[in-house]
Amino acid sequence: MQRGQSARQTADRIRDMILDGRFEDGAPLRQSRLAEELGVSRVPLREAFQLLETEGLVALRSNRGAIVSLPSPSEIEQLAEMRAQIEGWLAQMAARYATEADIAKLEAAQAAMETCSDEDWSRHNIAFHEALLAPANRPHVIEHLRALHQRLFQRFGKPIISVRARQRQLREHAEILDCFRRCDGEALAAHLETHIIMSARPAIDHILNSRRSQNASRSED
Amino acid sequence: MQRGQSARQTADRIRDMILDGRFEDGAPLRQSRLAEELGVSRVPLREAFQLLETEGLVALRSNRGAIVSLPSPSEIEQLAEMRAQIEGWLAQMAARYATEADIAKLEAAQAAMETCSDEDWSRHNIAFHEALLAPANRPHVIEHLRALHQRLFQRFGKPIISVRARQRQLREHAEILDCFRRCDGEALAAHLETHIIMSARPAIDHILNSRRSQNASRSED
DNA sequence: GTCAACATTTTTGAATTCAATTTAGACATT
DNA sequence: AATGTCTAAATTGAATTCAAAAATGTTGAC
Repeated sequence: MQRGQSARQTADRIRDMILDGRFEDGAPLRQSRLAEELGVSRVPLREAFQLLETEGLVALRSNRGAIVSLPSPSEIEQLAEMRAQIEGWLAQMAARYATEADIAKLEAAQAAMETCSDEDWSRHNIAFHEALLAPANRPHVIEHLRALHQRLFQRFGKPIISVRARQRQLREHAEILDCFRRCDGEALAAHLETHIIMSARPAIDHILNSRRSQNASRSED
Repeated sequence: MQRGQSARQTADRIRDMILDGRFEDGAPLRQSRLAEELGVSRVPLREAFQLLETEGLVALRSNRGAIVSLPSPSEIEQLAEMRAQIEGWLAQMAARYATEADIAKLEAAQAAMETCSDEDWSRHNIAFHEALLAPANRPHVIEHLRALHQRLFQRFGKPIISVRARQRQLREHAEILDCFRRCDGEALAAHLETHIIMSARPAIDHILNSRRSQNASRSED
């Protein structure tokens, strides 16, 4: 690992570990143990903790270290609702301003999703949504949405994207794209909003499942 | 300073220094100098930098340290627009669900603003907005809005709240409150949105002014 | 046998120290 | 004089070290 970004990279690795379900909710993150395992000292590790705390993935208690803090189902639900509102608003604006070239890009993004591999699905999905919103010309809002998405949805359901779910999402995207072309703002926002709220389900279920297994293993003690 | 939260407190102090206009945009934040001035070592200082970077107030370049990175006018503008959308949506929902008690609290918050001192204005203003949105029962969204507000609007125009501006904001709040009571969602959202977008002006002007003075002092060299 | 007070161990928080990278300045070359 | 290179200083990034706080275990009193 090259010098100069180990805090960032360490945060990435810990985030992956948490979202992979390696720790259960509330588990303490021991500094010496993690530092040794990741091959860094405790200083950049603690910098990584600071980053993860602002993402809400760990909680820091004074003199008592860091514990894993998975987002609650209600948090995911509420922030997904919020994201749906923001994207609905932006998409309406985008549809008004979109040029032919913008629509062509959007269609290309949709086509790419139809044929891409499972590994690339999430990336292409993000690309579609950003292509949808780009014509609104609000790069800072899109940047904000990107952070929100990464924080809440990115990783959770990644390995378990079923063929069925893929097809449903493709259908929804096609519907959204159609509204966008027709410049039907109302329908566009409505479809996009339900699409986004639905897309939060896997993450919520993942949390609920991990809680269930946690309770189960606890009652075995 | 008690042990165990110096990163957080150090970040608060640096944030104040930046928003007070003590550094100009792009100025380097030297670690040894700042650490000595604030009376902490460089380790918690660097942890504070990490926090401020996620807020967008400083930028970290690998092996080249931290520089001040004031939000651009367009960033403030776009995120204010976004906040307006979110609050508009939440307020409509809140108006539907609000009880008599909720409305009473809101009226109390408005009354408090009419008589409070200039120092308390910002705090009461936040309280009013949160009372407006609370009946929607979306605490995590409100938490998100609070962070956004702190990051973009809180400090900038604080000392220069004119009597005129106070009276205008009070009028707008009264109008919003009236729509809320009548449960007129459309008008409520519209008034709230323009109110929020207007309220971003002082922060934008502050940035523009600091840029102007920066250019002026630079051309004097 | 249980609970509380004390000592020990563990773990964290922060200062210090060390190494690597960048920046600047001097010198040589054209 | 301008440009490029090399060396030295400054500055950062991260490991180590030290001190304070919390957790744990032990002993003793009741």
